[in-house]
Amino acid sequence: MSEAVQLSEEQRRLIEKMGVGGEKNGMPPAPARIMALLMVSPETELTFDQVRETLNLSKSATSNAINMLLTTQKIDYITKPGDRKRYFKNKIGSWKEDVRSNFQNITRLADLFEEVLSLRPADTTEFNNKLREIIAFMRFMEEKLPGLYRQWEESQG
Amino acid sequence: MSEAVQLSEEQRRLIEKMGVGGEKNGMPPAPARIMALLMVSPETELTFDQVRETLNLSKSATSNAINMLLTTQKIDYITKPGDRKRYFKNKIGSWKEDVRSNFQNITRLADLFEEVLSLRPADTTEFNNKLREIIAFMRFMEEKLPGLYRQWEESQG
DNA sequence: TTTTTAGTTCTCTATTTGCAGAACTAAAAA
DNA sequence: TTTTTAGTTCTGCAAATAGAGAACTAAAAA
Repeated sequence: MSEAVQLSEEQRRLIEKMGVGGEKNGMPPAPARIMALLMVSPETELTFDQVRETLNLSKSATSNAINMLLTTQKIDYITKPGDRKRYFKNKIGSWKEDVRSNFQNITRLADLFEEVLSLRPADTTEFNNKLREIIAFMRFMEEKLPGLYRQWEESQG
Repeated sequence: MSEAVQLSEEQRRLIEKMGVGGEKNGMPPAPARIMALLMVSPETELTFDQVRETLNLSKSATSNAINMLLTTQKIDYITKPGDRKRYFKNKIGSWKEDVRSNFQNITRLADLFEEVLSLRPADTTEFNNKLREIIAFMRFMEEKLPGLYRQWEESQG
């Protein structure tokens, strides 16, 4: 019998939409849809077969996708006493981490740009100055963000 | 005769490194390397053939990559009187835009999450509350960033 | 002990991507 | 007018991606 989760048309559309969003962030289709399913599904903890049948994936696709989401810490699972199945769930908390680590990318980019600057001839003044300005802007953002985070944590008291 | 730009080993390595960085942000290899070349090259304005020969690309790859960078506003070109060639240059200013539009992604994600929340049953309280908290965090960042930008512009006089 | 469960791993295929090379084009130069 | 320049577009291939389906496995249940 079918293990598939019952979903409305609207819920299915939203899963697709989030799936596409995930793909745009470099996630392969199947993992992206599983992530989305684990957000949208009324039941928040789903078994392998529930995931598989709801999304019409093959066992291999399901297995590979779930394992990739587990190793990249995007999902997690729980077990229930006397039940061999794993119940997979979205690590929603990881989204806040994602936002922060997304901000962290600025640092990496600024570092790269400084490397570029160090290898540039001094005589392309205009270009170099624009480059310096952008680096300064990135460093500024980098410096101010921790303060914002703190402000948020405090407002949550 | 060769039009290739002379580059040190170090400069070539940096171009590859930036190229890989670009690929990780969803840019195809050739455009990513052209972007990088136009940052690292001592000459900041390069012709079609200089790009082509420096990066060992085919004409078609060069043409397609350049046009995609032009339409996505990542590069720009100038011309010189009595010279039919176009001289392509990195729109370095666009990097600041990139940083900002990167922040803008939060908004899109928050919107999506609100859509999710609206379709969720009320009884998964813990999940819904975590979701609400993340949305609130994103909205908070969204709200505070413009102030930071203003602060930066002001500090630049 | 055999069977079922909850997956994993292997093989194969369809699709997509990224590029090369060649043919082509429109404007300028000779 | 013919040739050159500065590309563009078309054809085709090679590699990478993504997933189906079947064979396999280890632990638990019967």
